[in-house]
Amino acid sequence: MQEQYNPSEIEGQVQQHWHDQKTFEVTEDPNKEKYYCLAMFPYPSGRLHMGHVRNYTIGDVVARYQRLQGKNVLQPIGWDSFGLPAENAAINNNTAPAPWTYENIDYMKNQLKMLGFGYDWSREIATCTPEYYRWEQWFFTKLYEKGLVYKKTSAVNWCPNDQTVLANEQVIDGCCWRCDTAVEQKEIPQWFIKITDYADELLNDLDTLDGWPEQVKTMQRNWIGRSEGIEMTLKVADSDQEFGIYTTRPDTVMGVTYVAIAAGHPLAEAASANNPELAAFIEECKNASTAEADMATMEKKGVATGLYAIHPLTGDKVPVWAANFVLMNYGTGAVMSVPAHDQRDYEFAIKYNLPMKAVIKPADSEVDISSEAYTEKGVLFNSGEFDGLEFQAAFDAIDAKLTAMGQGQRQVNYRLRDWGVSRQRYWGAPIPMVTLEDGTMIPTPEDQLPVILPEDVVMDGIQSPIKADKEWAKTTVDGKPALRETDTFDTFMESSWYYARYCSPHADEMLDPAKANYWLPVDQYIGGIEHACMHLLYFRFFHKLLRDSGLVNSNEPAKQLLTQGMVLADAFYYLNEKGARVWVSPLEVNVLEKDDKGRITKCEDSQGHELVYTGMSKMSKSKNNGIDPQMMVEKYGADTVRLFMMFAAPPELTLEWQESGVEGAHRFIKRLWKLANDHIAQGEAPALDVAALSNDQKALRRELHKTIAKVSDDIGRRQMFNTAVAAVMELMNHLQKAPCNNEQDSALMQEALSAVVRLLYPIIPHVSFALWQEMGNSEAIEDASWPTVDESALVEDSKLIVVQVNGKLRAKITVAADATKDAVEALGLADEHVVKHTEGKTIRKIIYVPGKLLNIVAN
RNA sequence: GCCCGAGUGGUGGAAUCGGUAGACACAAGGGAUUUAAAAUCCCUCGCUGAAUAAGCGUGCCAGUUCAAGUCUGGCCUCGGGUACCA
Repeated sequence: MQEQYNPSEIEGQVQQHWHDQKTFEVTEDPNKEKYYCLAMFPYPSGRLHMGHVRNYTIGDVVARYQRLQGKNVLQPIGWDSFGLPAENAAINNNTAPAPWTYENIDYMKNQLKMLGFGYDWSREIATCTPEYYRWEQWFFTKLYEKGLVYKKTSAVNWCPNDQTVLANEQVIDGCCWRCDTAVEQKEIPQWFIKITDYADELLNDLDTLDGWPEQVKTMQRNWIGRSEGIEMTLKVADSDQEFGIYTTRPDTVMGVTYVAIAAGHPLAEAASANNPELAAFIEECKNASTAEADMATMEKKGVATGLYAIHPLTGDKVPVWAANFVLMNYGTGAVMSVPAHDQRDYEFAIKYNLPMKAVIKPADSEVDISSEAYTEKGVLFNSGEFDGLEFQAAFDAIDAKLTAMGQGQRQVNYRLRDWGVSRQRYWGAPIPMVTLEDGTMIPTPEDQLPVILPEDVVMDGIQSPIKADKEWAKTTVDGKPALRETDTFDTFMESSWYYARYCSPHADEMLDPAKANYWLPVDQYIGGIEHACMHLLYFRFFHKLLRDSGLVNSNEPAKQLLTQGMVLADAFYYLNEKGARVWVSPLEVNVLEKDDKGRITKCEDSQGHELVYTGMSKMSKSKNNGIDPQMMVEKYGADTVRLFMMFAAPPELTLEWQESGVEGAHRFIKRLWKLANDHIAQGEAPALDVAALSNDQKALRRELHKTIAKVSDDIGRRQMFNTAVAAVMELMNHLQKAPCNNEQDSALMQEALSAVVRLLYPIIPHVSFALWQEMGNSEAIEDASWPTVDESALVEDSKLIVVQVNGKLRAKITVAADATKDAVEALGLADEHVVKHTEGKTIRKIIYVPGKLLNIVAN
């Protein structure tokens, strides 16, 4: 055994062993419990970043832990390889998206291997290959046949200068990021999948996901946004037209003083014919952003249409306004306005001098709407026959009345909207639809699938090559000419079912149901919290679609979910001669001065620019504070990088990258190596004789078994890898101080090191692999089993009791483990510090938490 | 704006079911070893305080409780999402 810890040598050898032995290639084994561990697959952006390393280290820790639990563990990896960045990179580098993507995959694959993740590489997939997306296209045509797909017009961001569609990300302050032209909204026909048909199931099944964070389930519930309300029909005064509105607050309907409709509403369009002000307003609204955040924060504006609606209950005429905060695509495109009881309506009413009518008041006081709307639920007044009713009673009574009049009905609504899957971009899976000569649209016939995306293309920087090349769309169906759809799928399509494809990655069908049902559902899914609503909802939706097509037999794709936090690093800049900030990589910073607390007060870069330290922020290109994982692996080894990642923060919190912390992790591994080396050098350890242990040896063995219990719980149940590492560090501090004077000392050390190596294996697998071998085990550590707790070693004969007086800590006493309450009380009351604080006072109460705490209440 | 989180020493964090606030590290300071340095080892380390006394202390303000970092209400700051970044 080498005396010095040499990570590069060990890691190379161990990785070669895994590769040669195909250690992580797995097949279905009905005799073993399966465990499917999946981390969200990466977009092949070029190089691995620390966020990837964190994501995949967590996955690898879980997978290796479960393997030592004796399970048949599947841990696959692949590439989410369609997407916008490839198009931008291709344009910038004068290449095509495909070669750029494949080069990145090659590079990043090596980086993943260097970090020692235990993937079954035989299952690797890339979503941009026809072998993958052909099944997505096939499935889409099946969904179409089932009536779950439809086409409708929907708005996109349109740059009139470039004549192209822009992603939200490509719109900066309302302008095109390339040419700075003001962006317009353009309505174009697009394909949608009816996710709203599954809204109720997606909502209700959240209750079955016990292994998902409450936070994510809450976000999904709010995103789906089920509401119960009433859809009313309003008649337009002096006309035979009518229109619908939906409200969740029918109790406030007597307080309606105006109605707001979308600028794009047919009534507004019609009314604008002889109303230039309204026509101008409608024109203005056409180009406003439809992003929810913009909608909610923009200035609320409106124009009276000149129309009036008849209030269905009072018969009053209320004005109809066109407003920019009502969207034609959502709901009915019209809302009732109750300024007294809705803050947005309140502000709008004040701005345009519209009347208010309060109709709800608190149960026990008057209502005050002089400064803001009263939006709580309360008791009705000013509401005629409904006066005195509370929310639910009013809801029911008003519903009954409107229903009887034929002007309303109860309705459940969802905030969730159908999934628009059309993208007007090139680097995606072509949507498998064709338009026949007579204009009808049909799915691409199965024998023409896949519709292959040509990879050898020239990007002009503006238009998709398959749109620019007019020949590409031309095809034939049943011998007659037809045109292919040139839009491609939203990339969320590929990431919605890759987890299922991994189960039978080479199947000549979408998936092999027998294999899929062996592995699915995923036991542990790991990814960023930013995916809480969109990806994770599409992922759940797709699983239900697969189930309803008979391809899988479970209801949900993943049992457990872990959402990991971001990785931050120090950021530094200096101002150049133009006053612009030049961000300097933290690796190039020399710290010149620290204050007495160790905080950076003066630093410079390698060229001598004095730098401003801005603290920690998300690793990003714009702040030049990304730390290259490969560089860190070359400097310290993969095990050190992995150990620091797991130790520095719990997985769900943000993690601050600090190189001094990395050095600390490296020191710890060196200490472990030395301790093992010293022990092995002493030769084979004798057998442990538990009965022959001294009290000190028993105490040390108790620490060992407590640590095994804690680490097992921390990794297996709590997923708090940081405290698992801390517990092993604590044990190591004891072990380093342990004597080695006799046979039992040596036997105990053997037991301890054998456990420590396995406890750390999930996190630092290379060094654990090597030490396990050095300690004389003939089997590889991957085939070893997780250490077990010897309950008898945990027994203690005395306990530490914390004694408080009035809730404040005053003493700590040691009592026999079987001491009675009375005995503990007597000892506690007799303690000199306790006496000092109870003297002259009357003892009112004594609370005893057995084996833990005594609180004496006295005054 | 709305939805969801987070906020604890100089720093990252721990405290798992309401029961010792600061485990484990990092940084800093002191010491040992060394010709010297690196490496390694030992000690100190929330604030005030001479103190091992005492008081204060988990973003802010209230509240519940014998007991609150933890529960409740109201704020503040930062982060994620907001449907075409993935």
